[in-house]
Amino acid sequence: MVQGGPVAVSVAVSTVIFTLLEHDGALRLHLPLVRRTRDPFDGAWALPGGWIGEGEDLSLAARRTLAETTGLRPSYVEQLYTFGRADRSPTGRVVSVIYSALVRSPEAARVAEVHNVRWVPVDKACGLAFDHDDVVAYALFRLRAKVGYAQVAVHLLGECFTLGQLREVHEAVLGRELDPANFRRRVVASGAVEATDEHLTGGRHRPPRLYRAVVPEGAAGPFETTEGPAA
Amino acid sequence: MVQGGPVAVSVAVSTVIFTLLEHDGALRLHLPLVRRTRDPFDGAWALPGGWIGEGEDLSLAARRTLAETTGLRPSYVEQLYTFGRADRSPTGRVVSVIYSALVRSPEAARVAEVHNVRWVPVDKACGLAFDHDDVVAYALFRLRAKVGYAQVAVHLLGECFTLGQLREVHEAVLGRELDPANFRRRVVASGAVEATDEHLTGGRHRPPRLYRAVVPEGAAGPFETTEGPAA
DNA sequence: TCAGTAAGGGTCGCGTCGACCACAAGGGGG
DNA sequence: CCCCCTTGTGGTCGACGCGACCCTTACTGA
Repeated sequence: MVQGGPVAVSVAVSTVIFTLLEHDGALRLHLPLVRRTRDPFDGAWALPGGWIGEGEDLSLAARRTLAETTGLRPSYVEQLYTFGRADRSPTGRVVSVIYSALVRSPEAARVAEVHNVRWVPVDKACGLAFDHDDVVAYALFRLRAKVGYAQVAVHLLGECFTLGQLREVHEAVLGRELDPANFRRRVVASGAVEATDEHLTGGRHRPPRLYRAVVPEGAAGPFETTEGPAA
Repeated sequence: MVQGGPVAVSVAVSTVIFTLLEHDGALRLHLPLVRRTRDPFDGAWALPGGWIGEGEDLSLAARRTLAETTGLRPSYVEQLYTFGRADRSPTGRVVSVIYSALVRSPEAARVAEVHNVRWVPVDKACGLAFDHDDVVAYALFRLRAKVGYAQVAVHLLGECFTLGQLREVHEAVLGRELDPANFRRRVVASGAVEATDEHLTGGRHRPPRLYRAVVPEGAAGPFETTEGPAA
């Protein structure tokens, strides 16, 4: 029953941000990394993040540090996991609350190569500072699982999109091709998108209908992953 | 680009522990609460927990504080969520990493009414200290979701059990009845249990076969929720 | 005018799962 | 001792989801 008091701990927030960028002619998942300018791991690439502020909620800290280090404003943010191994930082005890975020492609291109930030394809993101390799692997694993049962991919596109574009997003995330007809039926039946009256013209083929994402209620806090408490 | 240094934060670990106890003649989910003996919320009921120790991993801190406050040694522990609202504690900034745990019924009975601990049916656990009401609701929500796709319920039973007992557990967690035959097929097909040669005798009816849980590999770290990284 | 390609709709078959039925196997009350 | 009750265990059937595959539609560019 010995209870020591609280020990000195620094709480950091880092974010794994996914977006879609063209690479070798195909859309591929990328994430932004920032080069560290101080020890530990000076010069290494790391996930964007920073210390939480006095009187600042965790999710707000995630958005703020993201804006400060990369200038990005994500369209979707979700808490992922808290990493707290005692030896994960050589300069004292640090507990990192990791958030996962999605950024629309136009927003991502806006801040392409500034701010000491580099966009890296997910499969090239290794050798990072701290335990960030593990963090990225877990975030990718969770994102892939989530596109299977939740309509999160719409946050990687702009306001209006064709179902072909949405299918491209799913294919880039999952790393495999999907049947266009089956994909269409699944997505439309899920109610996550609604058809508009407009069609995308200017393409070389039959003009596809434009769709819009259906916002599924407010979503913050621990229940953000689904509809909320069952009871 | 203003970056302040780390602010003074206390990191606590709390655990939502579920177990099955008889209540009104039926098995129902219970969780242990401890009465607080200091401010803030002196006298109120709260989840067991405590401060993380110097050089102590988060999951170890969860198990240690659990043992110190309740004497329980859970058979399953999983990180749930990190609560960090700036105003969640009136006495300074506290970030709470919440773990969710399952305890086998015999182990739970062993420490029934000692240590200033009270077992409470999940639906009676409200009016708790801090934001623990929200924490309990979210943990229950996640547990219910998880029994649907993962075989976690075996951690609430002893080593050997009948499929009828396992079905009772699922029914208590989900709060609804399940078809015995369909349940049997689903569980057996999942490979999560293996049949033994023994049968449970002494009952009033046909003696049911005893089963044993199949341990699905080592499971620690962020990948504990599933089989591991996809790639 | 025609070829080429993507949009979008239809059908079929398989696997999963819940509802429901049938039989097995033990104890207790007549 | 027999019947019945209860629970364990297995079988069948139909609804549903989803992937594989084919077809038509509609537009562009040669």
